Amino acid sequence: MEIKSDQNMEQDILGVAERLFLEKGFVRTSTTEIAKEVGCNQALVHYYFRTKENLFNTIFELKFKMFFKGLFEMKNMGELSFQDKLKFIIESHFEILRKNPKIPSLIINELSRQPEEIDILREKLYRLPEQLFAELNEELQVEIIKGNIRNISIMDLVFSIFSLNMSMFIMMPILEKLLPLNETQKELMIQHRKSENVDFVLKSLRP
Amino acid sequence: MEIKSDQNMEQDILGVAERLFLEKGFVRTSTTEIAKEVGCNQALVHYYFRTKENLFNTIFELKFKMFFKGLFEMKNMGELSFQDKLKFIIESHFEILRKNPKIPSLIINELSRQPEEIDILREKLYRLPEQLFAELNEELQVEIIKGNIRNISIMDLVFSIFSLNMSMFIMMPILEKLLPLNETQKELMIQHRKSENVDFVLKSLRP
DNA sequence: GTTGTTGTTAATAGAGCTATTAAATACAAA
DNA sequence: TTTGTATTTAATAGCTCTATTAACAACAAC
Repeated sequence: MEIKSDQNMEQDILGVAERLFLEKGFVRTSTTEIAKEVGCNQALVHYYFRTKENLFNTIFELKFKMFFKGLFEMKNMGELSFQDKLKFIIESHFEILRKNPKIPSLIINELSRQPEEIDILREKLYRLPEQLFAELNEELQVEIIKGNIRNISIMDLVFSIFSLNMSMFIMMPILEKLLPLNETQKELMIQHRKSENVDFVLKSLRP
Repeated sequence: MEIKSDQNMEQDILGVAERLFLEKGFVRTSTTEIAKEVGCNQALVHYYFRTKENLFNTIFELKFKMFFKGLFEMKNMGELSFQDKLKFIIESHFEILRKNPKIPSLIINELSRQPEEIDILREKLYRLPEQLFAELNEELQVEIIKGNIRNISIMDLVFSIFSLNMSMFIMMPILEKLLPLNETQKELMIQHRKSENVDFVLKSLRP
């Protein structure tokens, strides 16, 4: 039961819905349950969002954009060496996942239920990464020619980074149940894997 | 609509249920739908398995055991160098995932709904990997001391391999929709990532 | 105070799902 | 052929969920 924040019921519904959708997915979350946790009538959920699908999509698109925006938004790293830039990118990516650990599962699970959403995704994913990757790729090619980095395609590099980082958070819920971890242990483990991933990638790129 | 294989209705139900559960998960698959696809009365599903939960668990445990058995079952690799063994392990793991591409998602998604199943998982995962990892770890330590491999813990190594391989298949459904791939392209991509993963890991392990 | 708008609720229609039951059918054994 | 058991079906109880509707409350504007 949420503490009614008294300000804006619509926002409260969005907040509770987000939490529940992330926790249990679309099908296993009912508007009845959302209303109960918000502390309002179930019809109110439909008053503001008409359908459950609408409510979900509102949240999904919001989270989705936020997630990918963070993912591909590069702060200025002009001064850094290529290795340090990579380190920075891997760590940033890792941190975005840490802040949104449930988003990847949400996307993986719910996208199959949402064929229309694919178009939004496609649009987002075509433009953003292309420009980032183009920039990164140029530098990568330079480093390869200079002999500082072994030959690897930008796509393989990015895919591997993404894989290593994402898996950590996809598997975390299982790990937590499997070998009960307290918060400190969990934190340590995450911290460790973060640096391990940086290490793993950079070591692999040596010529 | 399945072609009634006429032999064993129970097996038919299991087969269809497996396909649907893997495709859409527990909640979004109904016994009504299973029956319709099998071509039998819905009550028959309950006659054989009493509850949908029962049916699901039967399949889940079967798939689960099969999956992890394959994962940790090492053929004799006595002759091979450590590098070749690793290559073999990574490729075997990759192939098991290729044959069961939906199992990881199933486990990730449905385990949260099934707290009791955790115990089975824990039991399975405590014993099997320990002995495999022990063996592998010994060899790893030898190689590290010999200076053939950089210092890395067996857990980090295994986790990284698992991450790289699993991500491929978790992300495949999205990739397929995102950039429509025909079968050949998909096959090429998978094949490429398989060798890339081997490469990525082995390169990273250099001292 | 009346009116109009917005927010909120109770009630409920309508649909789908799981599980059960009682009856029908198939079929092997006696 | 009869009998008993296993398989299969139709029907339905009971539940939960989504979405709608009509009524009610709050409150600002006039």
